[in-house]
Amino acid sequence: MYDNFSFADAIQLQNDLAKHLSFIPVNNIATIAGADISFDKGSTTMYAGIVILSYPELKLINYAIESFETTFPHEPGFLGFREVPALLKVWDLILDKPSVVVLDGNGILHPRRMGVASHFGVLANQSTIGCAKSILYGENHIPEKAKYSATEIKSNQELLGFALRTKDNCAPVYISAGHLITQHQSLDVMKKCIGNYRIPEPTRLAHEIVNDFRIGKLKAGFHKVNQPLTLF
DNA sequence: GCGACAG
DNA sequence: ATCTTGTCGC
Repeated sequence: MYDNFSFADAIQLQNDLAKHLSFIPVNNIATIAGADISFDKGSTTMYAGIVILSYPELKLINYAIESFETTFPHEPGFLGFREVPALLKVWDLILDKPSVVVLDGNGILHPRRMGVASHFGVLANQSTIGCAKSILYGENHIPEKAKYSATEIKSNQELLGFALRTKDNCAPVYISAGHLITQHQSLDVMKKCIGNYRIPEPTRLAHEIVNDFRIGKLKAGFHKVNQPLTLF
């Protein structure tokens, strides 16, 4: 899909897509999804997955997994070009779309406001939140050591996201709105997605499932979970 | 020019 | 991202 894009092309597309961003509240959140990618080191095969949890109970309801070939290189600031095509393929397998999707990476906490969560959100016309494990952009502020403490991350005067402590004395995660949600609602929702691990449940479970898919423990397709489990 | 740099 | 053993700290 983006295989023949130059970085100049990519920058132009990001700027164009950013014009479509909208930050409005999500009304009734009944389900929340987590999306992630797994792959072997030098391979072009991406193993993509999306898990859907009930909200706010956070019980796994179902998930979809698919593989996809991508040659776009890994480059900070262009994650969407590697991951979004694969995720869109998985997205098609899901008929009952979730209220919001959490992506492993940034939303508008990005130099051109077009992190992977915003990129996916605009193309899928879907509410999304970015949840990154490390900082890419913006003035970093360190939150208090206690779980749930958060600090704003700004660039000039603009609020781009938050550093959120999801566990006492653990490195924070970085939350930002992707699309069709507000910054503060993104933070609020992610606080409610914290289980007993540093990584919030949606993304944590997605990571677990795409990894099992990559090693052949799970098969491609849409899967319903019969006994909804709370895995934390 | 130099260093940083989501997954 | 993935590969991997021990080790430090709450």
